[in-house]
Amino acid sequence: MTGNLAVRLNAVIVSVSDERPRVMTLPDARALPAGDLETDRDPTLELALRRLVQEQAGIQVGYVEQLYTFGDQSRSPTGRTISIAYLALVDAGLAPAGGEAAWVDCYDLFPWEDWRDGRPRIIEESIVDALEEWVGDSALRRERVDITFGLSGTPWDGARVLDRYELLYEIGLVAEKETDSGRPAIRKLGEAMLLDHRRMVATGLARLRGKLSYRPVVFELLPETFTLSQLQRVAEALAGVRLHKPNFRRLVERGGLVEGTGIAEQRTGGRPAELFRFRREVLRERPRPGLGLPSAR
Amino acid sequence: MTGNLAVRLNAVIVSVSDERPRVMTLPDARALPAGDLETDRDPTLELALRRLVQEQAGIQVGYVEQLYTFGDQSRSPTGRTISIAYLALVDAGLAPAGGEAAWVDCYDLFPWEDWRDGRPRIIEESIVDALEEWVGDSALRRERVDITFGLSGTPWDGARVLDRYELLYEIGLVAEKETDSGRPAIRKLGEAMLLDHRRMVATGLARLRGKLSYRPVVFELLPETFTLSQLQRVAEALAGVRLHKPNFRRLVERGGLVEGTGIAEQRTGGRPAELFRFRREVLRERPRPGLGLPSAR
DNA sequence: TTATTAATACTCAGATCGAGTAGAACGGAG
DNA sequence: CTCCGTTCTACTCGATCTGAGTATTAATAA
Repeated sequence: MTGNLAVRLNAVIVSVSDERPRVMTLPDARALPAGDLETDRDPTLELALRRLVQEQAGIQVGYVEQLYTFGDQSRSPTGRTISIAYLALVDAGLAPAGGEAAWVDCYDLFPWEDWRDGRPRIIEESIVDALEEWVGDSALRRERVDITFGLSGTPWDGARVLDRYELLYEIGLVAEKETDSGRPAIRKLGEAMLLDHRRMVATGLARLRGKLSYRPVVFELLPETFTLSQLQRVAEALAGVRLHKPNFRRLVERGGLVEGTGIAEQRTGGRPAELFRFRREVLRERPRPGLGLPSAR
Repeated sequence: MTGNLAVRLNAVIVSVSDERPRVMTLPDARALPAGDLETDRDPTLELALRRLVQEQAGIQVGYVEQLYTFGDQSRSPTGRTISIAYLALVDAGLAPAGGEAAWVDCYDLFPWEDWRDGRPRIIEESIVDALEEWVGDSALRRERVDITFGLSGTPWDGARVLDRYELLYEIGLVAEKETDSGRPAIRKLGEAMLLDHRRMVATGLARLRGKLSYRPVVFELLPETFTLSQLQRVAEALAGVRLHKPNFRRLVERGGLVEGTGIAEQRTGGRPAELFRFRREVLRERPRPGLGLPSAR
């Protein structure tokens, strides 16, 4: 058998609110917005994605980028499907959390990814031992585990969100493994999702964290104007790491990523902050403008 | 109409020889290795790609990564097809240039991308004027042109290979435009390829240039051991830029990317060079090891 | 021997980065 | 009205990194 297959589109729609990255799901909180590519209505894949998001989530997305195409046999029980996943970013203010959709906290899906209050407990409590057991005497596995989870002195790489999810899946620490393989999972870390939707979210978060440092994507998640603290909190939420405030200011101001508006934001407690806006001209000045994040401790 | 479509796989197989990045094509030098996904034989997309490359090009590829999925209506005249493009890297020494396949110089496809001997003539001679005319009074077009082609003082960004090809396509400076739209292209810069295969190569080269600075991908294109000059020449060929030799040495040696073997390579002319090998341990030591190229950080 | 060529080694100033400290402007409590 | 906690904002300083240039070494060719 060859050739004709069902082609689906999936949307990983991300926003940040209350200092948490969130992904949009259907009301059940388990499935991403998804739909079939309609050959006669959708001239391009991206337009198909936008239509689908409009229909299912009722929102108009701005930034859209193709993430990855999934097509492994194992991922779907009922016949083979090709799923093209897209990443979309929306400002939390614009996004309706109505009955049509729900927002799921990404760190409920991947509790081991949020290092803002130090190394997440769950790693020591529920992950390390299982990883060590899986490693055994294999040098190959040792290297893989060290690199993906930052063990044995290897630094933690925030961008390896996908690698970590896939490793946990392989070892059987996430619930989806059980569904897919039939065999029971050892543990069920994080909230599970339908099919390989959690894998898609992991792919999206990984892409986002990677791009943060060389493309001004954060601004897609913020309103027109914002304070530098707001900007920093959104960046921290995505990166899952705390940043040094004065240095962050220096980076974005002197780096020409933002410009002050002169208007002050009246805040709760403390000195009023100036409102800034994204400085589009930076795209012309520097080849890869972004928030060159530090390597997390 | 919805759902079932033809799904194809395309391979962008890259190697570097004679200081030129090359891409493997079928003997006609116009088409990439491609084939249908065979649902019952290929458990994963990546395995399908490997099988296909084995069958059509007769080589076993090492490094493989998914590039992009193309599915626009316009790209195929005969019914809609989804094409999943993969990037593969092979050491030039291993790759057979037999009758089954040909190697095409990437800079024959994209002559404006090779800045090793300064700014390519073709830009001033055949591109700038057409770009300017297209810009007209549009500020939006002005910005896009400046960023993609490094005009008006904006620095050239080597990684924007795809953006440049797509802009040239839009304006009608490449031959494929004519084929696709029916209307004649203004110019036909670079060697054309079948369908959107040149776009796929552009995607691959862009990805490769991007990754060069934070992943040790160069070593996939080199033999086990190599001199630092060889390494530098391969890096330069891919990046399309000349690098400062002493600084390059410092980067890779002190950065821990390579280790000396103690063996000296007898060369033609000049002092013998030491042979080095890739130092795998660097993956554990630093989060994003690569050749931090100039203006890309 | 000497010139040529390419590999390797060193130097130095400016930019950047991580970390820390100090002052400024608000609201609220006493 | 003053003090205090809070948050925004402004400097400082040393270590490291980067870009660029220069010098030395070890081979071959004339």
